[in-house]
Amino acid sequence: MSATQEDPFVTTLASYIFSEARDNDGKAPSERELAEHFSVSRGQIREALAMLDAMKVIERRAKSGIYVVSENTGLQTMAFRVQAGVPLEPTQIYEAVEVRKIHEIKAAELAAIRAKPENLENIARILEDSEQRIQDGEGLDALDREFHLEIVRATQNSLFYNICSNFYTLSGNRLSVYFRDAERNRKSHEEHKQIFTALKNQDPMLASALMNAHLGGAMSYWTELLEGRSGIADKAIAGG
Amino acid sequence: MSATQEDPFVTTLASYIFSEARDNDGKAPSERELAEHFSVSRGQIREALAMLDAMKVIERRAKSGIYVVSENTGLQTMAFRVQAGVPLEPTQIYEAVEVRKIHEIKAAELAAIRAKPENLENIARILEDSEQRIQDGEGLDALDREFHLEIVRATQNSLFYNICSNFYTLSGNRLSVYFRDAERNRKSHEEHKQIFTALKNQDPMLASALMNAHLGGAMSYWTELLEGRSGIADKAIAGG
DNA sequence: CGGCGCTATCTGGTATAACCAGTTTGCCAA
DNA sequence: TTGGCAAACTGGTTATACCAGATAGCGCCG
Repeated sequence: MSATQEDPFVTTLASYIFSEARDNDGKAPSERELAEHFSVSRGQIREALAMLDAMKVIERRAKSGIYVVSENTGLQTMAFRVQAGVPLEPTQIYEAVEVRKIHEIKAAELAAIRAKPENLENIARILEDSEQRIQDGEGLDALDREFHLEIVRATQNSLFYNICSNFYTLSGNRLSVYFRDAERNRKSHEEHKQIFTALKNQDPMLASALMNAHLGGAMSYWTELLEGRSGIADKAIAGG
Repeated sequence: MSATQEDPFVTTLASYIFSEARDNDGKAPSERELAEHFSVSRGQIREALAMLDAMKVIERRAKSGIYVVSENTGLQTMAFRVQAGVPLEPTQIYEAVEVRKIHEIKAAELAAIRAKPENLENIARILEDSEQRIQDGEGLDALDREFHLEIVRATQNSLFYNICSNFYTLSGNRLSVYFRDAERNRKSHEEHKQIFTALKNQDPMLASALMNAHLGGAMSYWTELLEGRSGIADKAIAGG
């Protein structure tokens, strides 16, 4: 989802549709109502709805109405929902964290084998920047994102990178409830440095193990939160 | 991509745009030309283009024109391109195979822990059906797809499932160049049965190892094909 | 009073026509 | 050959109108 990041209207429309549909059986206002509400032509509404349709965010039933899709139809849709202000279910977050963990543990392993000098340079620079900001935490979220994504980029698999980058739309909004105080920031930073060392030493097993530990906190957080629920929470994934 | 699977026009339009743009600097015909060519109103064209835009298949530059996006912007876009008849680059296929492998090796591990009786029943049924069709190979592709997806479903992670299912749009078109003759079909089937046994025995390490071996063929095929090229081909992923 | 059926209304789907303002193209003059 | 201007073109947007299926409300009938 990204045509949307550049097209704020689609996000705005989705946000409005979600809020209206919530109290109306999942049914959105009609195209004509939406057009009037946003003071645009019906054509513009239909175009935006077509995008939301393509993203599987809504469903249009001929001559009946517009309905929001409730299923978890994929990463991009999920990222879009978050962007539009739709709260995620704990289970959805848990699933996303698990998938992210699967990806990044493997990414660390591959990066240790394939990272190019420029990748390592980028990571080194990110770590230096982070060092300066541990105390106040200003901009640390963005740097954390950069650190993790640069590792994925180092796998030299552009498809893999594109898939993984989708997670950070979520991450910036709902998944980063950790690393709040300076102490946690420091701990996270130390782990980042260890991972970086493993990458430099071209040690795939160590890199993936360290990444596994690094991401473990998020996982156990949700495991605790969902404990007792039916589902997957009580059977967290083993180390990567 | 799936709004598209139900909306053949968008696929048709994309296919036409790709073919026209190929010899024109990546630039598609104008909206008015497209409307005339397909004998529909400009509004319909614009709606379809909005979808393709949302899927990052095309890019619309105001007052300039419509251009096809060439980057590998994600699984869904890739699946859509294949559907629209755009040939993939060997590197793109290799990347997709690698990502698929990453996913499914982990899926096998998780499935061994979390599979429900119904999942195992489904897999057993799929294997029975496959047994009947090894000789002629009729419908074996679909059953292979079902087998692999049921394992992902058994992880009880719906997001994971949705991500993985995107691969099979590709798989059915370009990635299944193996398993041609009865001998290969038999070998694949035997491997499937071994994986199933590991799942039944709740042995995550064995299940993932077997899946790794099972998917290894595809990987080495592309490794050979891309040998010597710059990139990732010479550094295939280690076992899962 | 309750259930059935028809009709008026609403909804998405589609087409036509027009205007706007940047972009692009191509011609003409210097 | 080159510079600049004007015409043609392009996507962006609006307004209006009609279609046919879905829907809901009302009235009739049992």
